[in-house]
Amino acid sequence: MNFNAITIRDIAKELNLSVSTVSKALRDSYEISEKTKKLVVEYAERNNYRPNPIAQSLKHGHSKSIGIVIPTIENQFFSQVINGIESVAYNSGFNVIITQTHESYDLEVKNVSHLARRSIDGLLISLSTETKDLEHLKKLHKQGLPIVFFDRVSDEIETHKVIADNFKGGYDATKHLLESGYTRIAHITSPPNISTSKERLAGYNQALAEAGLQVPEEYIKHCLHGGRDASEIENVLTELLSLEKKPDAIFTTSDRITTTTLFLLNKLKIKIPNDIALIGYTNTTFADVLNPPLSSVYQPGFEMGQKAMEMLLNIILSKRPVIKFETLVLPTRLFARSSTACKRLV
Amino acid sequence: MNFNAITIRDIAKELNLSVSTVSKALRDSYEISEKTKKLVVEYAERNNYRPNPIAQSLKHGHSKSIGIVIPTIENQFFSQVINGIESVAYNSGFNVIITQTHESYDLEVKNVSHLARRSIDGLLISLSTETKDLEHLKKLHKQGLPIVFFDRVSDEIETHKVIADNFKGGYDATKHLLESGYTRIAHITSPPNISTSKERLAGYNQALAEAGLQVPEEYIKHCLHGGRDASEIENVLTELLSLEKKPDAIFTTSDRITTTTLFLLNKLKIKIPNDIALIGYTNTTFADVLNPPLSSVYQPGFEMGQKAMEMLLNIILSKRPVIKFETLVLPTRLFARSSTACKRLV
DNA sequence: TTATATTGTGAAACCGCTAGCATAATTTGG
DNA sequence: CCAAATTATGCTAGCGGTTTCACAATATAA
Repeated sequence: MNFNAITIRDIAKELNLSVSTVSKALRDSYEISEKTKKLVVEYAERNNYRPNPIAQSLKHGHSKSIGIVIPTIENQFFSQVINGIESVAYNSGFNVIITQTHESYDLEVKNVSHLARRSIDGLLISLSTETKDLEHLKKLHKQGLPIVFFDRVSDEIETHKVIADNFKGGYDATKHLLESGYTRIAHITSPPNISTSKERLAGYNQALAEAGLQVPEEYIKHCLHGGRDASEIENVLTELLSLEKKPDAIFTTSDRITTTTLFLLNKLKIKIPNDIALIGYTNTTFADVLNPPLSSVYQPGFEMGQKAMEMLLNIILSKRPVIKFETLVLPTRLFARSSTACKRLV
Repeated sequence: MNFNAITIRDIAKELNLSVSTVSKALRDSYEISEKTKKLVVEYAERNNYRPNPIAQSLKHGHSKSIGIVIPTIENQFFSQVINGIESVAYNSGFNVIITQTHESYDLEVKNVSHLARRSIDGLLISLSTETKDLEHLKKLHKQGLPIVFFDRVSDEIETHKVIADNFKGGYDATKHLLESGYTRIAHITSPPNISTSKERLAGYNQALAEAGLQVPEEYIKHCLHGGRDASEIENVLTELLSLEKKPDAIFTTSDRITTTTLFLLNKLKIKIPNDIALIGYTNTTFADVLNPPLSSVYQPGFEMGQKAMEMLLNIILSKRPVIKFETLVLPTRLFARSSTACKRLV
């Protein structure tokens, strides 16, 4: 790794000093004379000496790196979150190790344990759709690993959390459809065990209830893997379309589900919004150039990443154990585009 | 970091053995009796002992982690590359540290030096658009850091490289436009210093030459930051559109440039392909649902990542210095969609 | 029974860096 | 001019593993 890199010993030998003197000189200790410091520092610079971080980590017991566990990097929302995390981590001298679960519980467990073994100083995680059991995290949390949840959180572990206002997101999207004249509103979402689905569903229900509407149960569809495979979505969509009382609008959650639904509707030559209106969660920058331009709920991914990292730093850097935890809720934004244009009354 | 984790010493004390015996038992050394091994291993498992990787790294001089430097994670192509890298790295027990340059030379230098200090065992890099000077990499390479380039490579450093067939990609796209009846084909691309631009441009030129066509110089536009800011693209597009002899087709490179161009053309209410046809490099899964469905050159991102990582492992794991290097060229795929439908003869 | 081979265990050095403390060198005060 | 105080430097232990080598214990052969 460090390829014949120069060590503190080399410097000591070369300059006829002891290792400790060199070390202290490099760290600008008050114990060392200015003259010696200058000598050492200049020699070090000339030979571009770099302290071995591994040795440093071993010495003072932290690695200056944090782990990130997310479903997948390919999702624009999550890559924006990562950008946010990175921007803060970078400024604080922290390294970031990213791992993906691809929505698999097993992979999540593996990644988490892998990271823990890599001696990370803290963990930032958004749960996979499959995750129901939190033991793998609880154990580490008990052992003292600082953890911050973002987006897909759990209340089984008490720590800082950052989420978007999922209830309001679901409520706003549904209300927007209602206001545009749609009443038979279906909902395609991720499994009910993950926090975001639950909250968005609650918002959806609330909006319907306020409008005095009740939709059949078959209107609510969960994709077990959050739409990881297109077939998941194809199946639920087929079900929806073969209902006696076909929905006139669909509200989808998550980038994957949203764009795949759009794709499938197009493929089936179903006109949007004339046959079926569509609004969905997405953070893609393409929403405007889709066919048709897609109404969407946008989540502040970058900010979420920043906040999560700040909270994690707060725990890591705290001298005494943190016992008061906070759940930060970030606002979402609704963009109305033509995929939910007002219903044409026939 | 390792939070009161159990060490080999704890086990030794508890079992009345020496540290070395425990260590050897855990590593299944032939020197240790089966009885003792069993005792130690079981105790370790019961108390879920995990060797401290930092200590291990310090000991045998490698960190089992590799660094990745890419322009940006948000680009679908690069996130697919990462997935490919990860899939191979994971199976070989390697960790992956991802950093982004956001197309900035300064950030690239910083990230590379940061990674080098983190004692990575190898580096996978795709250069930023701004990078012209390779000193930061040459130095490390000379010091013995295994490096593999992918996508945006340089021939100033002799090592393994993986690229897509950029010449053919550019050639095919241009030829496709020609065959669809377009003749005034403009080209919006990244700065001429990066390898991919050069090669795609060469392919474009070749196709035009073969057709006996010559386009004005003003048809070729370089975005200094690869379209990092929409304004870059807006500017060159305005220039193209205000030309006396307006182009009837545009061939774009890179996800960012392609989708932004599409967005801007839509915004300007320029009909695609009637007013101007568009074909571009992109790895987005949305190409089909864009407005209009977008003809594109697709690059095998995942495979590129896999191959790059395999090559890196090849260098890292090699007992003797590697001196024969290879440049692997992966084929691209052209998808013809309606954005390049045959020109209607007026 | 004694010498020799075999096997299991432990002491200690080491990876590179840090930090407390001892010691040497220098300055200051009486 | 010597003792005390100050300042600069070096010794050493330790972070948590791994590994070489010495040694003790046991088995085998003569």
